[in-house]
Amino acid sequence: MGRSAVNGQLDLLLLASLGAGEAHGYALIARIHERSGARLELQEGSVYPALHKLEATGCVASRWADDDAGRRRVYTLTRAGETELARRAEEWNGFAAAVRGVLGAAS
Amino acid sequence: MGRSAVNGQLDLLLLASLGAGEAHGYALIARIHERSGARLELQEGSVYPALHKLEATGCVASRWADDDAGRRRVYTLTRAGETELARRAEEWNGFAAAVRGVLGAAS
DNA sequence: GTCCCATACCTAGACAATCTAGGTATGGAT
DNA sequence: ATCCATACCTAGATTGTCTAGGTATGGGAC
Repeated sequence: MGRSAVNGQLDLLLLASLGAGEAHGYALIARIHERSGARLELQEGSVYPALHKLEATGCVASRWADDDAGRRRVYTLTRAGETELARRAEEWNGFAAAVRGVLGAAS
Repeated sequence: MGRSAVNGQLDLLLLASLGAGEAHGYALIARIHERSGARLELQEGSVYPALHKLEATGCVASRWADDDAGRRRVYTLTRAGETELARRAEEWNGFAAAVRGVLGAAS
């Protein structure tokens, strides 16, 4: 895949970022860029469809914020989204541990 | 994706497993299953094509072992494969750190 | 002795996640 | 008046992995 390569963790990253407070799509990209130590540079073409899917599955809710800075769609983590975040975080930890197990044996 | 979900780390897992000593495909599946703490159950349909690709790119070499247990294709990590393993391991560590960064900020 | 299962290998096609590459619109700076 | 940053969006391509088939061998059960 591309340069950033989120390897199936896009939803987790978005949910976790929204867990730190509501935000609009463009801000989420910046937030993830920062908190990943500039290692992850998500593309809009990845993020917006993912947010739409998360909304369709009830993990996030959105509203239009029509302030002076132009139109923005602000996303919030729902209760279901928090549950999903916890589930995916645990799944990630399990996977990371599994990879460490395989790598560790080699070194 | 499926149940195991290696999330783009299949090559890394195979190279790392071969780093622990030459093996044939079926044994690699068992090796990864073990060392991942039974968390990863790779499928043959994933592993064999991946090994062929790794051989095509010069990361592994193979030979037919025709012992009493029937035909087996035994894979060995090449010098280039060791380099690639190191590169991918580092890449993985960077990615895992990036995800931790995003997750950590949420908790 | 033949049936079945575990081992061992293989491939085509399906599927899903993400990226590429376009596009629109607004507001502020030059 | 033009350009750039912000902000959102989508279709289609790409890619990695899985599903679901297939072949072949050897050993144990019956």
